[in-house]
Amino acid sequence: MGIRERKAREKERRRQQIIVAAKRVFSKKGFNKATMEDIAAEAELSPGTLYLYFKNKEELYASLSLRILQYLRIRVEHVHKEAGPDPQEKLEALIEAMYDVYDFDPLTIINMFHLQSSETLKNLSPELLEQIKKLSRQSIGDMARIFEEGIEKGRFIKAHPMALSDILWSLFSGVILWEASKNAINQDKDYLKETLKVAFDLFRRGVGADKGD
Amino acid sequence: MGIRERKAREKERRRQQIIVAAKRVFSKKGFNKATMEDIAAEAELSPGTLYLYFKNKEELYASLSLRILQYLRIRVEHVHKEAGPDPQEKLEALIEAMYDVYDFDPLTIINMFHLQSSETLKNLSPELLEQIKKLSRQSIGDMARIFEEGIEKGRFIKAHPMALSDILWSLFSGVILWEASKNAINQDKDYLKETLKVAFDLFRRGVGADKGD
Amino acid sequence: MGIRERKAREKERRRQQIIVAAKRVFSKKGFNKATMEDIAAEAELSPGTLYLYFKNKEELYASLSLRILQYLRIRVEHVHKEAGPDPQEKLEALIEAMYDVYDFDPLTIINMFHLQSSETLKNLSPELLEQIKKLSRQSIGDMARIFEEGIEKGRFIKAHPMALSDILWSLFSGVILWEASKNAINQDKDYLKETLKVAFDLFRRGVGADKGD
Amino acid sequence: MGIRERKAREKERRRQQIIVAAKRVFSKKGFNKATMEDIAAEAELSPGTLYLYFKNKEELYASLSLRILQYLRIRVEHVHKEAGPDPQEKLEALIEAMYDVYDFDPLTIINMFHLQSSETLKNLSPELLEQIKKLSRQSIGDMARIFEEGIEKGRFIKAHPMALSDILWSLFSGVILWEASKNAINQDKDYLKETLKVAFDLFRRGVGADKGD
DNA sequence: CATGAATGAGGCTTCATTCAT
DNA sequence: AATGAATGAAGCCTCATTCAT
Repeated sequence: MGIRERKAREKERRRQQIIVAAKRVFSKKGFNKATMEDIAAEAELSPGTLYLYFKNKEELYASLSLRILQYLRIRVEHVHKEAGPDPQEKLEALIEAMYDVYDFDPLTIINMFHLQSSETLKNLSPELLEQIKKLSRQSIGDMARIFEEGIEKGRFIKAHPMALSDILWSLFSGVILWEASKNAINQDKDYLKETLKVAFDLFRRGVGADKGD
Repeated sequence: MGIRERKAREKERRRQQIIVAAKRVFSKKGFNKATMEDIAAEAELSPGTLYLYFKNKEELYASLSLRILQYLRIRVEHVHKEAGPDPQEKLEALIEAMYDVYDFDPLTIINMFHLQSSETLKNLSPELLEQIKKLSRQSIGDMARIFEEGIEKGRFIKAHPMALSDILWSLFSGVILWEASKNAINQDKDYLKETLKVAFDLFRRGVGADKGD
Repeated sequence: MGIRERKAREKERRRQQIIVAAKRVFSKKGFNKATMEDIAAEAELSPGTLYLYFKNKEELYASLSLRILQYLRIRVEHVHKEAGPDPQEKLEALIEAMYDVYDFDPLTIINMFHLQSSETLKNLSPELLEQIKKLSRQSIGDMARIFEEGIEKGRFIKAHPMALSDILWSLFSGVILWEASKNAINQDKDYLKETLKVAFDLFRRGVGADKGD
Repeated sequence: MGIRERKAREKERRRQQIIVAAKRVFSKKGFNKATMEDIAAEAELSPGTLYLYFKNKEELYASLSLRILQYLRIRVEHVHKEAGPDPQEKLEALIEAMYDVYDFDPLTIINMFHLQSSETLKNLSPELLEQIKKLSRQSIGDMARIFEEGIEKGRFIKAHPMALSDILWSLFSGVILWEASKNAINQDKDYLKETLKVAFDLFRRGVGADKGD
């Protein structure tokens, strides 16, 4: 009775094998210049095999983001539901979660933001697109509720909670993309972590209601 | 004796004609799905003609950003040099400039951020890349100097000025891309302007040194 | 355990199939007017398939010559090493070899001479060019050594052996091209074989040391 | 009454200017890689102008050969008609003419042989093709008549006179093409003149009737 | 399931040629 | 006569995808 499970596990392993390869290749060459053959070679599989696991190139590309969105979703939900009652603390936990999301898979997260800002999004299968939208909505939604609480408690400035979560997310993705872009051109030192820290500091200060108010 | 000038003007007009068409097509279809033939048709020219004005598809794409970067550069320089001595006022002027940059050409600015976060950047001709880098560097550099002054005068938090300008830029581009991405999927109301406003408010608050300090 | 061999054999068969088709098309239309699609159609394959076997059009063109150069190389080497000690006999064998080389593949040999006298040569991949150069050098070198022996034995005129082999080869290719060119314009009788015979007779007489000397 | 002549002379000058440019460009790049724009640039004219003087690219290419064929034709005719009665002397004069033809315009002569051995020949306008054929026929014909005389006088071997002139011509073109091809690949010393000398020596010996006969 | 050879649509680009000025 | 910008046909080649083994 373990045989079916083993099959399933092996199938999942193969999927991961492809995902890992795709991640590397897409990160190095970008969506267009990366070929399915490149990815197959990196995964030590034949091109045909990729199509047993992914409907086409775009879905494979999008699939990379899925795991990270799931991870994000779990972390954010956890912060929302389980962290203490203090909004500031929750914001800290949220920021902590974002660092972890980045460290979880730096290559993929850049891929994901590229996807976000790309025509590819428009060409996904409805199912996959729905999954992505759902996960995004949930994460952003939970983030918004955290801000909502903070606003109600007078700890955060009075702004639309959804706007705040969009802004936190935009800041996060904006900094990552901009630093990645700078690194792509110059091979300077990578200032990402430093810049992110300042960015989050700034966000914290910016979102916090003035003490005297 | 005006004949040479007229020729030059016509040549420039033709270039603009192509740029306008390219802008539309790239915005609608994205870099990959847009074909040179699409663009030629939109410009009511033959495909071959495009190559009299642009070396290839990627350079045409990148050229779109150039005008906007120049506009940005001028505006930022102006703020840096000519605005009054008050750092906060300069920041206001800077934010004002960014709104104007966006309004100057919304389609193109999204293109530009896509380009920024794209493999295409690596395939440009050295000259064009150099132009883009130079304009970016100048704008970001001037922004950094504005922050520097503010920090010296104790009006802004003590952070690396370059980091602050990177963050302002990242916030700007991050919000625009994220909202564009949301609009691409849902055809909801466009919250860009509102969100940008909150984002800049937040930035202002975040970057300002506390009154009590 | 025969499966890999069969694959290899089939792959080689496919290559030959393409070569045969290319030979026909190039001979009929010449390098420029022949299109890869023509060749694919002649080979009853799709255009893309050609590129699985040949890097590009020029390499396919050049590949045609390779087999014939190999054949030439083997024949000349054989004459050089194995034919009797008599220089005159060796020259006969050499001339015999040249006739055979021509008969081995008349279409291709004309292709080969066109290639030789063409800009195409400069655009080949270094590896292929090296192969061609090597085979040519070996054949011409062996021919030169045959002449060298004859000169040492006082049977051939005192001339630079390399010059003699260049001349024999030039005479051979010159006559073939010239006759082919005449045939291309007029559709007269084909005098190639007769002319070649006279040419070789003349060469034999010309290269032979005078009896009385 | 000189104005029309001056016009005509200027027109002819312009033609020559183009021919000179075309010669250089074709020699450097070969027929296919050379573009009309290259040639126009080399001639310091605009592309459109070329078409005022030559119907198309192929005719321009072929025109290069025309002048040299005319020169050849004149020289050969002169040898045929005016040189002394001695066949050997006439052969000398013929060989001398060939050297001169080569020196007259080395670049063009290689062009001409490329043309001879090329698909281009098949695509010329009937008129131009007819001119080329006529000039070739006349030259080769006159050469054949020289050999004929020599044979009748018992000074040359008994062979078909036309074959002999074809062979002399083939030898000449074969050596030139082969040496050019060698030079194109290696940048060795150019052995053309030395090899040609040996080739003609050999021809002389080969064609001469044995003294003892 | 895996393979990988084959497909073939379609894109980018070139360039000979034309024509309004 | 000269220009040179514009044309547009057509070629080479790539590569996502399929399918017989």
